[in-house]
Amino acid sequence: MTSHSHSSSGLGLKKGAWSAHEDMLLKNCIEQYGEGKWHLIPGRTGLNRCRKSCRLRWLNYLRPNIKRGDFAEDEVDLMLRLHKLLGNRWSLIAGRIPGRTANDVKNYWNTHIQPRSKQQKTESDADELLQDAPVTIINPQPYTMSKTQNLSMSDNTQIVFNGGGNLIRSSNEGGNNFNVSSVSPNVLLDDKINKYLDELFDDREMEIEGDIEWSFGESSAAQAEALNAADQEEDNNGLFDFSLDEIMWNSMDSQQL
DNA sequence: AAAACCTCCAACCGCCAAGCG
DNA sequence: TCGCTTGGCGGTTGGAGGTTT
Repeated sequence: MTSHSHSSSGLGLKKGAWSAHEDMLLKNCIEQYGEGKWHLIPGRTGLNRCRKSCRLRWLNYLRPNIKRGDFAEDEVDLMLRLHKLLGNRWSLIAGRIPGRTANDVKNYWNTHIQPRSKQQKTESDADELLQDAPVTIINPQPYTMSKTQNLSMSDNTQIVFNGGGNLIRSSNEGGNNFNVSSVSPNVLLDDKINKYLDELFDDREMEIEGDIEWSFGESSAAQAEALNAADQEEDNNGLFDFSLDEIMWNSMDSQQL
């Protein structure tokens, strides 16, 4: 153990499972003072716990509206899609699955999804999982949409990040414009991602269900140009016909399961 | 019945970034 | 600019409970 400020080792602070009494003290404190100011919690409650332990207990267990029990089919489906988009960014993923915490999502992924994909990979060089549902983890790295980009999305939309960091899009039927030409490395901006995901998964989730695929591959500039040209012929009444000006994507490393 | 093994999840660890003086 | 504190995150682990032998 290092001398990190949050460390409880060597300070006589309690570790391990929380008792019902401790839960009650923490809950009462947060109901009275609100979330945040975690460093004040031990003093206010008398709990012999470090601030981080208090925060974690609240966020993962005591917070209202936390859903417990098995993940429903639609939750797993949503998790898979979000993981394709965001990679192991559990807090972002959890933020899109009501009632689930980042820890829940991470645990579920590590105990259910990941072993399955590993097993399938072992059993078949062709990796059947990837064929059935193209799994591409887009690990966020800084990317920035250009100022002129306009993103909208239709059914049967395929979004492709090429090896050079360019984001292009293909659509095989009439839909909505998605004139994304390029992205370039820049700054993390999660709230922009959340804004996009709000549109993507909340407002029109039914339209996307089963139709959107994320893939990663090499795409030439010509291909991107062709796709953009095709977009010009499509109408503009997009499901996601909002500007993504200034949207900055986190890193987009590609990593297959 | 009990030992061995397995599963899963709550909690911890270590790191990072933001804020502040 | 620097160092410290704090909040937050993802990775990892310990152990309780369930299952198998």
